[in-house]
Amino acid sequence: MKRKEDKRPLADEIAQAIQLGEYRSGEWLRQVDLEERFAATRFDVRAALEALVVRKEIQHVRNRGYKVPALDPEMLAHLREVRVILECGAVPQIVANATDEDVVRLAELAEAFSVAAKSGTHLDQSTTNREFHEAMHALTANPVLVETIWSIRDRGRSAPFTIWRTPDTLHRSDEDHRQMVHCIRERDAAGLSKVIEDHIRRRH
Amino acid sequence: MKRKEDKRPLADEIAQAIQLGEYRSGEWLRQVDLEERFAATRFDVRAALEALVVRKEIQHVRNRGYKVPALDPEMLAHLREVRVILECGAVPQIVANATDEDVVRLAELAEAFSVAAKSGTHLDQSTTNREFHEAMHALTANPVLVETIWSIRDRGRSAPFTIWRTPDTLHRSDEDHRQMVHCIRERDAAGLSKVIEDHIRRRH
DNA sequence: TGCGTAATAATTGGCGCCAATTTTATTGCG
DNA sequence: CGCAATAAAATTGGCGCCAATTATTACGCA
Repeated sequence: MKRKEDKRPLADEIAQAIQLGEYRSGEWLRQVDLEERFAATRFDVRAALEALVVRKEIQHVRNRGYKVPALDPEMLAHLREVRVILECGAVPQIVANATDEDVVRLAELAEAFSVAAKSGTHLDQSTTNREFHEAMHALTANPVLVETIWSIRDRGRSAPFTIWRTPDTLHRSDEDHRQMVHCIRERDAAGLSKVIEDHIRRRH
Repeated sequence: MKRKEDKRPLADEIAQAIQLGEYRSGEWLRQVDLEERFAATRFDVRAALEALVVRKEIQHVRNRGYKVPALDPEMLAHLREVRVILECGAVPQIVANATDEDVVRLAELAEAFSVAAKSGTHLDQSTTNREFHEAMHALTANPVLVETIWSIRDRGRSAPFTIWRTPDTLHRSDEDHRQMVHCIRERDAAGLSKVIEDHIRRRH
């Protein structure tokens, strides 16, 4: 069996499955299961799992295997705090760098999320949300900052399945995205920081 | 040959060797060499190298091996910028959390660095510097923030061999540490942020 | 002497294998 | 029926191996 010669590293595929709630907190990831599911060799699976351990997205227990860590409230609070620092730290550069075209593009991406929020699948919502934030963070023109932000977000599993349990939370995220676009359009750094911080700190 | 049953993961040992300038930018890390040097099996070496790739501390080139990345000025600037965001973002919690005992401890660690700066080895300087900063960041009581800070610092190889090329730069770092302790003692968040930012942005 | 080609040596990549460990099932006893 | 012990099954961990690839050396020719 040969792994589809494609696109993303296996580690990212597994990570996405975790993000989408296909593996729950505390759940063990069996190598043999992953081999089947992802059409991968054991060697590939093991390498991917090790990478995810380094990224702290999963945990390894010797002789027992790998599992999706339970995210206790304290860890979540730590992750949120670091997100606030990073994402608010990114604001000056986002506001300074955004062109009119960028703002138009962001508005389109916010709209795409809005559509997905109303009538899309969980995957749609996750994808459009990610695309919106990726485009926004890319405005910093600092790839290290972008990947650091995502490394923290991914660890906290900031994805629909864990967050958007109700239409209300979806709606709030939709509204927050619009606010973010508005603040960027107006070059309002303080306003953008506030929206982002509130967005991150909000209890879902 | 069995690896000394000990202390730190091999990846960290290799990382430190890189930090200390034992491998230069652009240099290839030969698996067979590392096996010898670190008394490790090939399996262990390969796992360690892969971990360092995930951590972006080294780069992998297929069929050719692993190498220490050259840090171009642009990448260094990105890393510095993220360090500023993170380390200045840590300031409010450092200042809020530090007890009198903490301040005394930090002053001792700053003094240890001062001694190493005057008459210690590069390793002494690296170790005492790291200990000082570790103690300071630990005051945030946010392990995620601490490890994120270090992941960025380590990528930028913020270590003596690459930074402290002259007694003058060592002296400045010594002075900066004292200033940091002073600001913490006085609960001067703005002052501490400034010292840290200047410290990071300084061209060495 | 310099260049190109072929041969040889060295290194990397990933596979298969099996020992070690853990989990599950079975059996026997009170 | 519940528990403990044993056996069997499943899973993990790391080793050895060799094919594939790259680097180096040797050779021949102009």
